[in-house]
Amino acid sequence: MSVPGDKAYDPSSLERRWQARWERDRTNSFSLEELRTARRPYFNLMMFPYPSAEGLHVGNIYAFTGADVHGRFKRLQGYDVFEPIGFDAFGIHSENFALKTGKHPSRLIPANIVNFQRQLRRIGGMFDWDHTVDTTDPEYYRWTQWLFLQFFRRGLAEKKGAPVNWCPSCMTVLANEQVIVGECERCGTGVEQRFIHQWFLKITDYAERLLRNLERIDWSDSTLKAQANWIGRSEGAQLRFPVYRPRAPGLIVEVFTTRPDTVFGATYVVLAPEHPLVDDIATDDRRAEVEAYRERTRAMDLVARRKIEKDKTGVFTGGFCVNPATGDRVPVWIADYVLMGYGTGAIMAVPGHDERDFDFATAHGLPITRVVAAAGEDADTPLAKAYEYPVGVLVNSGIYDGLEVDPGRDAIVTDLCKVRLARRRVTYRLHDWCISRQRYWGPPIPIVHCEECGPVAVPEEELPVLLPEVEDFRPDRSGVSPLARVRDWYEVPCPECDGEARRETDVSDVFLDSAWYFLRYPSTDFDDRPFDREITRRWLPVDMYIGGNEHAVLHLLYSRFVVMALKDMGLLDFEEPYDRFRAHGLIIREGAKMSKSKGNVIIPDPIIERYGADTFRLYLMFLGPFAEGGDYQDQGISGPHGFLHRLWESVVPEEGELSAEEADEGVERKLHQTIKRVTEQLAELRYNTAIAAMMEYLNAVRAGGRRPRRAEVEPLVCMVAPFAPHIAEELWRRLGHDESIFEGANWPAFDPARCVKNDARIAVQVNGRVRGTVLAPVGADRDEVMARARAEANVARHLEGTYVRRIVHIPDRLLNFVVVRAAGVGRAR
RNA sequence: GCCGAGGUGGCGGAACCGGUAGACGCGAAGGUCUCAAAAACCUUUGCCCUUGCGGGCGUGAGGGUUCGAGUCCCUCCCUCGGCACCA
Repeated sequence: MSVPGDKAYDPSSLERRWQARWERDRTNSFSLEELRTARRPYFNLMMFPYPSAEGLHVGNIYAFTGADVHGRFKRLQGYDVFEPIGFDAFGIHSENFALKTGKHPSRLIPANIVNFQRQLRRIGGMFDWDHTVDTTDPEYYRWTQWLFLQFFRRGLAEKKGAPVNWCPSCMTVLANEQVIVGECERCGTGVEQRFIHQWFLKITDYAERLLRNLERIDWSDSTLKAQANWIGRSEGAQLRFPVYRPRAPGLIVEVFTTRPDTVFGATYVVLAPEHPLVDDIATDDRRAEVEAYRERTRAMDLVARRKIEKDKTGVFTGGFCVNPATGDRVPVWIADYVLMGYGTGAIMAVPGHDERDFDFATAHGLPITRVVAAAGEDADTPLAKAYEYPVGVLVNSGIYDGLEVDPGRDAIVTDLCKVRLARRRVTYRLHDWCISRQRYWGPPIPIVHCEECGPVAVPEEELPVLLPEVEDFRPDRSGVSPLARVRDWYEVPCPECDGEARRETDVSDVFLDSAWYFLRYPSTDFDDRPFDREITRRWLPVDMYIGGNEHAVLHLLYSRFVVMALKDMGLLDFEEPYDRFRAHGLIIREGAKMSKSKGNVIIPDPIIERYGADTFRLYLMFLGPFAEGGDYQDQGISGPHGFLHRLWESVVPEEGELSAEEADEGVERKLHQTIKRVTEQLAELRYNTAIAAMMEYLNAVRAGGRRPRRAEVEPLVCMVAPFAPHIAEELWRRLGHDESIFEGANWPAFDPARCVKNDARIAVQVNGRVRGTVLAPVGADRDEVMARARAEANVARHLEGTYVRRIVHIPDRLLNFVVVRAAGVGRAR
């Protein structure tokens, strides 16, 4: 492969050559046999991209390169690294683009994928192209449908009517997670509320486990926190407020509260406008007003409703409840600040100790009672605002007066439990996962609706339910999927009674596609099962997962849920899909966010063209800590580029041959230090400092124009290989190796004994200020260092005329004389 | 408002467990080579005072602990990301 006499570094031809060779030799591909027998399997996963028409952007490349560096590092350490990639090609994103350009997604996507594959090959990723996944391929989505059926069979999928987020622009339902501050995540349009029958997966059944397991998985801290927040566990009590109606008793309003200790301060009750008891509680004279308010709320989109700053509106229903603690009659209101989707959809309002209730009470002239007094306050201290801290003693609380908040809460709940007016309860913010989409570009949900039998699963042997090719795939306002217009597709006999029936015409959420794709990768050789038991046992859970924190809650939570459920079904042997997850940072450019509108987006192809993929990869990893991202400065790329040139020139000298002499002693020490640093830092994904260490080392090797020796540069070639695999292969070859550098654990070892220097440069301080440095043998004791320090002219100067009170000695690092002026000693005494 | 990350030279960023702040790179200045330029290579480069030796100041602001603080503690300001009427 090497061309004798060809001594110039020419990245573009060299990279093309090695990419072709990896392909030819199947360097990065596993055969089925290899997957079955790999000795040190390491599943290196990265989040698969959505294949857009624009092609790979720098963000993709940054993430993939960081993940690939990790994979190649592990491989050089001798692991059998499986590094697959695929395409998350279903979903609204593709569909909207198709609608805009008038091209059918089924024609658009394959072209995009071809382009992505070309680009992904070009950046030199270690991808196994024999085990790739395309979520729009019927051979893939038949198993997505199969997955849904497993949930359906076990009662973990159900269709229920629910108020949902409706995006009037995308004309579809959105999951709560896809609504950002009341707006559609994708198009920014204000989201409305609609009541539609939808398929839900019961992720809330797993809330507690999803939360608890967070403690035992090795993930980025920020991601763990985001998940915990999203699940949003709160402990509290459900209290019963009987409706006050002497003539017809029996109705009860259940409220959820985290502060049952404040129940004596509950001066009114608020129901969500959609609450089912509103009709029963409202009195005839108030009914018109109540109805008007409910109507208004219903019409209002969630944007307006979710705005916190707005004034708290609401109306009195005319009805009353009995406060179970005080026995007082309290008025029942409805207000849109109480949400039907959380807790019981009803609250006891404690205006003295809840800011929202306080605002509402103030606006509507409702009584405010203090029931907790902080230090220095008593039962009558006026409340200028709600006192929300759960600290203090109970007041105005009958027999509980004087108890601290925590024991008070316990006592109150215990007593109310005895009379069945309370029970302890844990509530989660997490909602069930709505997977129905009234769109075209997704896998049809494999259900047939039969008048007689209800919803019936499509038999597994009939999967996939193919998405029909239809030209008119636009969604419409009706809230019904485009597939509902394709009569000869949806009209089918019932699989159970053979009677007239109709296919489910909704398709499933993209997040269902990506909730299990990692299970498929190692098993793509099988078309009769989604994932092979034996192979799955060998390769999963995923050893390392690298991706963006934008998926910290959605994708990562859903895939955890899916795996947990599959484990319970006996289909998997583990319940957490990813042993380690690391979130990468974002790339900005010259201090500003990149965006198409600003026109400051980095286009990778021309950069790769000019400098080569190796330089581009190295530079991206050099920008900053991988977990935090970095600032892409156009000029900066010349640094890493120059480094690779110097590396090349060091291994392939322009004149003469590489010296075979033993490594210089000083350089060798530096080499061992460098191997140590780079090895440790790569393990922690601290790529930027690892690269800096290698640069520093190469500078030392070439210092003063000295000629590098083979033993000095060969290990460096191996260390550079994860970042710049092509040049590393070429240099490895030129160093006389026949096999790929990635075959056979070539990561260099370091000898700790050879990392240490003979002498240490020790800082000498006088009163904490550095006045000089001295050289002393490593491990030299205090007296020896002190003697050398005193011999140092500038140190001696600063010690002159002083009295040494104390000496601080940190071996091999520092010596500090703590002194006072001699003249001052006497005075101080 | 809550949660998370962060604030260090002209710029991107280093700094183990509290121990010489500014590694590495960009940019800039000077030089070598060249007819010239590019590339490459060498030197300098936190700020201020000083011919030099050297000295002073310096990690968002203010206080504290310590022989010694970018690092620990308290108060505050700002930036970025996420969540947000969640009872």
